[in-house]
Amino acid sequence: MADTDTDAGSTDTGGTDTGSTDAGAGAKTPRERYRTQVRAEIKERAWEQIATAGASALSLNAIAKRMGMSGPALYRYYAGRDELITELIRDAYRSLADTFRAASASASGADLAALAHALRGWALEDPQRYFLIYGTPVPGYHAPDDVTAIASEIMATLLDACAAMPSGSGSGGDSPETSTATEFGAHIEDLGRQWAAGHPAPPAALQRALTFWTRLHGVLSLELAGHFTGMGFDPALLFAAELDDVRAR
Amino acid sequence: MADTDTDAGSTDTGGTDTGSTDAGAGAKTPRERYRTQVRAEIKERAWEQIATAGASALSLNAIAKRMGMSGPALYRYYAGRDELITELIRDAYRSLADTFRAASASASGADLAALAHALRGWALEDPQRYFLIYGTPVPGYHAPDDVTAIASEIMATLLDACAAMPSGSGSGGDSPETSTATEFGAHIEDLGRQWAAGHPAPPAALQRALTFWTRLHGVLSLELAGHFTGMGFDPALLFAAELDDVRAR
DNA sequence: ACGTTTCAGTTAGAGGCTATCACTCAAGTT
DNA sequence: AACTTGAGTGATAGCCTCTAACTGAAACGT
Repeated sequence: MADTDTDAGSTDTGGTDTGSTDAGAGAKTPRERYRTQVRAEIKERAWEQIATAGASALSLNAIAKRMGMSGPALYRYYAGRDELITELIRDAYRSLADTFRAASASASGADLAALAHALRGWALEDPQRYFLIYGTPVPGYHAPDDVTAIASEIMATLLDACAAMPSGSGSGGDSPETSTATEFGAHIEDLGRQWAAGHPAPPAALQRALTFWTRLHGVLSLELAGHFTGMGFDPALLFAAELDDVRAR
Repeated sequence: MADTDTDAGSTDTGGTDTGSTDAGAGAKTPRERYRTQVRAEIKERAWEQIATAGASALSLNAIAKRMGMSGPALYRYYAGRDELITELIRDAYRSLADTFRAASASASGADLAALAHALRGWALEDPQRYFLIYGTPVPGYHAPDDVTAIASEIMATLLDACAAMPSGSGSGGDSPETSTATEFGAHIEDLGRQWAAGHPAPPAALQRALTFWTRLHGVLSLELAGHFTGMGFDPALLFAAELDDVRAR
């Protein structure tokens, strides 16, 4: 379902038919089966290529040749390079969202450590996939709405975990700035009413989610980009330290 | 015979000085003057192109046309696209190093806030330049030694600022984990002897420099990549909050 | 002042890429 | 059996990087 037939270009035909038959849920015509199968293989090859040479080196032509067919054939399946990359981005977000959700569910209650561990594992599993989401943005590009929807799904999972946490948990006593003592805390509280619509998370949770995100991304992205090589320390420990700091906030 | 080949690049070239002729310091032959001038203009156009379309869209051909000459002419000045990009990366690092050093010098003593402010200003000035350094890495690419040398120069400036800081400054009393209480702190202290050779910075300073780097990069890179758009809060305040947190560590 | 060398810039071209078009031909449909 | 759909093809245009052979002018040595 939801295939929506990309090839619009010529031969519209869109017409559609009127009722023809099946339309049921699972059953597909053999051609549809074949089509989705080929689309899947294209993406598979694309991921291989991205993992080894980066997204900028992704070539439809090379994929086609590796699949035994000739260049333009791929345009039956994807309108162009951009559409394929967008689909890969979508899949990457989807994969991260699922990983996150699974980690959140498996952990008793909601544990930031579980989320962080899942995030790091997911990133190390395929660094280029991480960079497809969080790497250098292409100036012109704007992700379609459904992709940003998945992004907020990820954020929602994180927010839930933060909201389900004892507010000032950490280190027994009082950290000097627990909630709205900081300027940023006040700022967050200000727009707490208008933002986070749909998310019943208190401002403190939002703030913690934000620092979780930015700090772990900071360590992770520099690690994956190799900026720590030659320094001799273990990035995993730095990651863990940042995680602890966020949890004990 | 044999005129070409041996192309340009081999070795030096870039060098600004190294007068082939005797001539002492500044004087260059007119051809050398012209050469460096053209090289500079090429880089100028390249920066324009990168700022608007990103590094992956950089085209030697387009640059040449915009300069009124025809494609292959540029290969007299740069051995290829990769060499040009490497030079741009070098310049970006150089620019950041200078900005950092200037901020460090102008501020009385060494102020992390001054460094942070300089960093953020530098990044916002040309986001694509920031991403050229800290963005998605190209799997095959490895920066030449002189570039990584500039990178450690930047780190050295940061380390100096951290070392010149009162160790447990922050919030009057005692933050729960001041120095080696954390696992990572101990880890850093472990290799403090072997690493940081040449930098007389104590482990605590190194640790602070690391968190300065990763946290501010975390906020900055997500902001520049547009991942905060639609959330309604002011990234500058989040940046400032993270800075404060690092300083009061 | 006159060769000689050096080098910027040119055109031509190989090879790769994205993408479009017209076409074939087999698989599904009626 | 006739018809319709669509997967795959080759040809083509236009962009790119980069190489090769050549032209012509500026710089240099004597």
